[in-house]
Amino acid sequence: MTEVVEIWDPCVERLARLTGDRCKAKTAARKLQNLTDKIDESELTVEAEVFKAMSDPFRLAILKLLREGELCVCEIMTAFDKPQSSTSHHLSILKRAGLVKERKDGKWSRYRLSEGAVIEMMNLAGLMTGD
Amino acid sequence: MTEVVEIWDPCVERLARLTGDRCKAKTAARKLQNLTDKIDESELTVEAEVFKAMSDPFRLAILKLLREGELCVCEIMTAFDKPQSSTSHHLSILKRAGLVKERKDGKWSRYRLSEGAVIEMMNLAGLMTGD
DNA sequence: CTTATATATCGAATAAGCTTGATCCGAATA
DNA sequence: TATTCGGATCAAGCTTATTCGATATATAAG
Repeated sequence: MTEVVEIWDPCVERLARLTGDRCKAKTAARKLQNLTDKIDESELTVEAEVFKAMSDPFRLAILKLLREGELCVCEIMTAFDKPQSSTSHHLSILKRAGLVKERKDGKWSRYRLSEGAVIEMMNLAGLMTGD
Repeated sequence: MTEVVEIWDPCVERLARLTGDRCKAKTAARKLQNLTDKIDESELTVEAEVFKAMSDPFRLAILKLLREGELCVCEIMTAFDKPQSSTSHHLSILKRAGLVKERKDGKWSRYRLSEGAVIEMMNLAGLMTGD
């Protein structure tokens, strides 16, 4: 009896114990495998960076402030009464994530939202609370 | 000389030095003040929690996996080959943020996306990269 | 009632993030 | 060229997150 091991990963072992049925387990495992294979690793990283940039209350406030138009670092730090280094740092994070765009204007750096999608995402996040 | 101080906050001082014109500075400051006043602090906190929950690659992967339907902790940890404690912990974070819902079923805890908006947010985040 | 299994929670170690003063850079101005 | 001012970067201290083994809880099965 040369028990043919068709088990292609530990996943099936686990699911087999779950369902008690090795055949069903294989099907379930294959389905899970298909789903996880569809998840692109680099896409995951990029999207996580976007969400991380939006996960800080101060940065979120900056984005909301920029809904009305372009502002320089000086105005933003003044509006929120925050140190310049802190404001600049958070703006660089937002910029790196692609959420804001920078425009140099003499000695000023003026920032604006890069996409309307940013506002849309904030609106959607607000919907998540009540449910 | 009882110099009437109409300056209602340090904001104007700063903007006055920026523009050189105290009158314009007051207007600008008032405008900024109006904008910042519109930003609700508690709304900010809630939205930040949602984004923070979505800012981890593993949690994002879980959300993507759940697009296809309900899964138990055991299946999720198996799909990604992650420890049970870690998987359970991340699911609790997603649940607390309102992104997933839990359904107890015997000794299983089955999780599903709570809103279609979750998928929409991930799609929007993906758009942010190229621009 | 004991055992096995699915999940949740705890705890300690490690890593990452935030804050802010200090410093550096670059553009405008005298 | 020296100075000033907006902004970026650095560095230290502090807080928070992530990870994962160990333990607790709870449900089901024997």
